Amino acid sequence: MAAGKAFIDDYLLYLLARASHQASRQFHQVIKAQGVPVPQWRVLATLNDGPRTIGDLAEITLIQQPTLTKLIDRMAREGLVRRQPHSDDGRKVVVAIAGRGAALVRKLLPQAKRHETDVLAGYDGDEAATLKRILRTLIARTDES
Amino acid sequence: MAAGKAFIDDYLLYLLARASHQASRQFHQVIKAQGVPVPQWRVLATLNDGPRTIGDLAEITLIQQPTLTKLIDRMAREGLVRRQPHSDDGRKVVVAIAGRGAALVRKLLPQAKRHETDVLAGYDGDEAATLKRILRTLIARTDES
DNA sequence: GAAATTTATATGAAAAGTCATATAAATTTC
DNA sequence: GAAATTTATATGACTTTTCATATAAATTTC
Repeated sequence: MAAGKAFIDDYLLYLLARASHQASRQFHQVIKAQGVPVPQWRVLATLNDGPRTIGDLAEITLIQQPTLTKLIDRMAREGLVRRQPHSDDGRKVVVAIAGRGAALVRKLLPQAKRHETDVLAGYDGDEAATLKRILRTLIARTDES
Repeated sequence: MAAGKAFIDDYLLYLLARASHQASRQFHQVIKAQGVPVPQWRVLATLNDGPRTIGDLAEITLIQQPTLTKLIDRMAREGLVRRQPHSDDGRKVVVAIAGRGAALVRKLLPQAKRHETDVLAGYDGDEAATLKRILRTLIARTDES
């Protein structure tokens, strides 16, 4: 039972989940205090770089497709995003950021960048770069596309 | 809009979330195929190292307390865990792994270890250790206890 | 040591997420 | 080029999560 350390203390998946969770916590509190749920922030931050189909958006935001469809319903109702028909594939639905959404991102993006700077402040530049590099490698290697 | 790369592609919080998500995906599919939801796996893996109070368990598993209370309700009904009174604090509730839960962990833990080995296979030992070390640093630094 | 405050867990109503599958448009097969 | 298959999104029933707060036990304050 207590022979050595607990399993999870050295378990990569747990370290990743915990690091992700804790690193995000403060910023998530900040945006929630401004009335923005985390999944909505993810959608807005993604769409700020351009419109996306529902499928691509789901893949990028790590949200399941039916969940995202319903999230987009709500966000569209609030004027944060809008749905557009896809030019040459009638099955696809393109989601674009809308007025209120763009305004929100303009407000939140600088806060996100500031928060990231704070989180990375403790590392020297090398270590921050190493972390990002290894994470990218891991992402590429575990990609299933 | 498309000046340089998309914001999220270099955003630490996104890299962490995505790395965590993707690294876990395969294993999560494996346990779900065996009828075990991810939060239940987390609870079981944690309790395998010993009983915990609801509060500690919530903190460790990254699950919110009311969510965990209800999860423990269900798991207790299924004979996976059991609630015990705390010896010297009447407010606390201690959760311990129960028969069916222990059996499940015995089955899943080796699968988790094997999966971790697979995920880390691409790295040389140094890089794997570096990743874990940096993640631990990040966790320690963003801890709010 | 009683009252006030804090801490730990539970609860209920509302919101969000999930799973299987429906719908409908594209693509492939023959 | 019609039928069969695949792909993209939506939907509905169900489950889980969330938020605010209730309950109850401990601790602190005076």
